[in-house]
Amino acid sequence: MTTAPTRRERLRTATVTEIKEGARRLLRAGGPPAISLRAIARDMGMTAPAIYRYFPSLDALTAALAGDLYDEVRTTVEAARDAAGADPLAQLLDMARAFRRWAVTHPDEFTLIMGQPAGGTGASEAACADAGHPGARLGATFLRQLTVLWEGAPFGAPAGEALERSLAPLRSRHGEVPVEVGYLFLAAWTRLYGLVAMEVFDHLGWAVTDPEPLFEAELASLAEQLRSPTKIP
Amino acid sequence: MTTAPTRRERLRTATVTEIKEGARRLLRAGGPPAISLRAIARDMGMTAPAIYRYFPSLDALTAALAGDLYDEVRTTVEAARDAAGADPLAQLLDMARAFRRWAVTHPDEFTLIMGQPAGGTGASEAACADAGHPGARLGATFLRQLTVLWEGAPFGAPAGEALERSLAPLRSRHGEVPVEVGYLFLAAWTRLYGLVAMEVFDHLGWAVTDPEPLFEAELASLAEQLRSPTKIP
DNA sequence: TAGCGCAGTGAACAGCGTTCATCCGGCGAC
DNA sequence: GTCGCCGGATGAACGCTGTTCACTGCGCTA
Repeated sequence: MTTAPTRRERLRTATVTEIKEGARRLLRAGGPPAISLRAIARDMGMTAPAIYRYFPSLDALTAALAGDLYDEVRTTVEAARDAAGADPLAQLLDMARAFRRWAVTHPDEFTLIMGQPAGGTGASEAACADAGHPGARLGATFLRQLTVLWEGAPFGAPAGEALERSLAPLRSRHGEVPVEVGYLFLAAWTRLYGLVAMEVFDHLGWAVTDPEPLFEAELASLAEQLRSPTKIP
Repeated sequence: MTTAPTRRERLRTATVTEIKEGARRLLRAGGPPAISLRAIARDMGMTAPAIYRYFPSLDALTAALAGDLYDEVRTTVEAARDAAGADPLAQLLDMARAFRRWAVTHPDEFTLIMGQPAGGTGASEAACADAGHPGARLGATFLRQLTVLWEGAPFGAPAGEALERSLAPLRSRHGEVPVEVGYLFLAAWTRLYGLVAMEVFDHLGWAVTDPEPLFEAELASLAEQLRSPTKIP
């Protein structure tokens, strides 16, 4: 069992959350580059070096914030799944809708976690490698739903030895995922990501008044693909 | 006719390109945040304020660089189209392959133009609005190819009055594009973007050893969709 | 040849992340 | 009860950033 936190520990975690709240306020106000240690400290009535008692660097702070945001969007997605009926496909579609809704209502937060890796140092690859990372947990939620769907009504996927071999990391890391599930997870996930990212990043405004019909059409196309047991050659 | 450029003008354009070359060198070395006026000026043996004679701000400089990069990737894509055979579908697939190849071999450049909008000020929406922008020209190249393909062998697209209405900006801006072409352009473009962006941003390394088989499988799926004249309900 | 305009400079301002020496206050040990 | 330690917090400093401003030259043109 965990012993009761001491007074010091309580104060410490309170300060940590206050720092992250300040960071998020700045994020919402001016996007990822607006997050600055000095501004956070100013809002808290502290000085910037004090934050180094809690985070080793600004990058570490934003990484921690990104972790919280991953958890938040995952919780939202899981709530949508639980609120949907018993049909796994309907659940999956509502999960996708919840993901888009969160992204559209939290554009800056989405940009922070789903935009290019912050430092450009390949940190995200290493971060997603271990299953404990919040980002990996979000992906696993979708992957699990797709697995459930496949077990109920198997769908096809393109054959190909090269494809099958390249999927090895995904399949081994999440406990013997079938090839069809692995492929369709990545296909659906990249498709969802592209659609939502282009909407949030304003790369769609020139073509479309409201992206929602396009999103729903894509969702219908995806559902069609998941319903058909035909193997795509 | 245009008169011959004076000596001043020649020097000026030479300096402008030298500045942009320096910016691109920094971009390749450390990603978008590594671009700094002072570093560029240092490399050129100048002082930072001198650059303000050529660009009103750092944002304007990066925007100009982004324009060049858009032109570069568009030229690459067009070259791939011209190098492919006469089959419009084969041409389109090779265009997509060329796009991915450019992105993978120029990750920092791709990040600059396709990542989140630079200033977060919705600049990209306004930029893509007019057809003269390099980014819009890149999109138009793909849109044109899809139009050619459709005129040769019409493909279906999901019906829906809401979808049709939301596509109005795209269809009016590019001269009476059919609804099917408009929808499938956006569907294919967001799909291609999502796949390539996730690869470049290192969001795929945990799942796949080599993203190319996945890319080829997605390309085959897209080709299948473009070949079938069936209307998706 | 005189003057206008443009390229370029150096200093300065405000802000940033980060490091360092220093100080204070609460907690545990003797 | 007092001492010492350790964690929280500070202010100063370094080096970097974008940007502005007054100022100096040089080249072209009239």
